[in-house]
Amino acid sequence: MNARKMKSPTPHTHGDHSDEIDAESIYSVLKGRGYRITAPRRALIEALLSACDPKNAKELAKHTGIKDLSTVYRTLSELVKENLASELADGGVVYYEMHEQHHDHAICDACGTIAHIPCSVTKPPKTLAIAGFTAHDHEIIWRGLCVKCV
Amino acid sequence: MNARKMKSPTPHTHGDHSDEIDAESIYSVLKGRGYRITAPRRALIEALLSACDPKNAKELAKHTGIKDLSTVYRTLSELVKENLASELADGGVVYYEMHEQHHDHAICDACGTIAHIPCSVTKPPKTLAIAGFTAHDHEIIWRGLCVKCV
DNA sequence: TATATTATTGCGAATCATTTGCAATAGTAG
DNA sequence: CTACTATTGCAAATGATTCGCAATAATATA
Repeated sequence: MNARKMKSPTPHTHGDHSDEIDAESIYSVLKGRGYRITAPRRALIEALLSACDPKNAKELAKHTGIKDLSTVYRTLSELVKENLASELADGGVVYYEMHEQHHDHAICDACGTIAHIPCSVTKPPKTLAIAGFTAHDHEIIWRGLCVKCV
Repeated sequence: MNARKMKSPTPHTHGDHSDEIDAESIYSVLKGRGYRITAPRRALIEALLSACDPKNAKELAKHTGIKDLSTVYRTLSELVKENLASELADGGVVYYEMHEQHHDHAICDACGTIAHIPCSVTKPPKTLAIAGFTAHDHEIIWRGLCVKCV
């Protein structure tokens, strides 16, 4: 079985990641979807869970000690595809983070600091449904100045 | 004068781009901030304004006929730095679009379609201020399934 | 617990994305 | 029209990401 070619069998709802999530429960989710729990996956998931900020592939490789970047990229793609992690762009670079407790981001234009903000949206607007979309997740990025750079 | 090294003299507010914006008014904003209005800049800005979806650097190069990718990247960075355009990540790739009428995005997990949704947020949550942030802009990305892929 | 099955890793190399330095060009103010 | 200098375009360097494939290791099952 090649987990990369599987479609997730279970529908994801916003509620999926509204609570605290630890590494073990992520492993069992992945296992239930046909993935094997390997050392690199453990390392990456734990690194992402313990990170206080979104990280890019290179930072994660260094932090986990995984020497092979292609493994990092492959694993990150899997996590995103399985709706366990999300990606965000800043300065032309892509960053990744796990979907722990759901939260928004605030990025400072001046110093680049990325802060986590409690989620401020409870449900999708009616305009989403009008456009024919069914949402299972969302992300909000606030851009402005942090307290040090005002 | 090197416009790339200038800091924008005017503060940006959410209201900056809540109305329709045409190419000419963008040119005058840039001019007022020390940039020269050149052929590649016109082409890129017009391409972005007329695009119905966010585009990446390669697509923009092809569509504008600009043969030099470094010019495309430089110009996109300027637009983002001047808060005239914004970037968003999908599938590990960075996409750009102008800040016209403010709107949100819905990205289909299955087919990748990016739809524009009327903006559903009017003001920053109090939690942003508590974190010490002053926001001038925001973006929301809804992830789910479009009408064709449900 | 041993074995078969096959998903995943790790590597090297290929490909694609992005940045940099610099001489030539072309906006803009005066 | 002229002088000043920001910007372009190019070539080359760098960095990011993907691919193919043999070796390895995680699971299910006996």
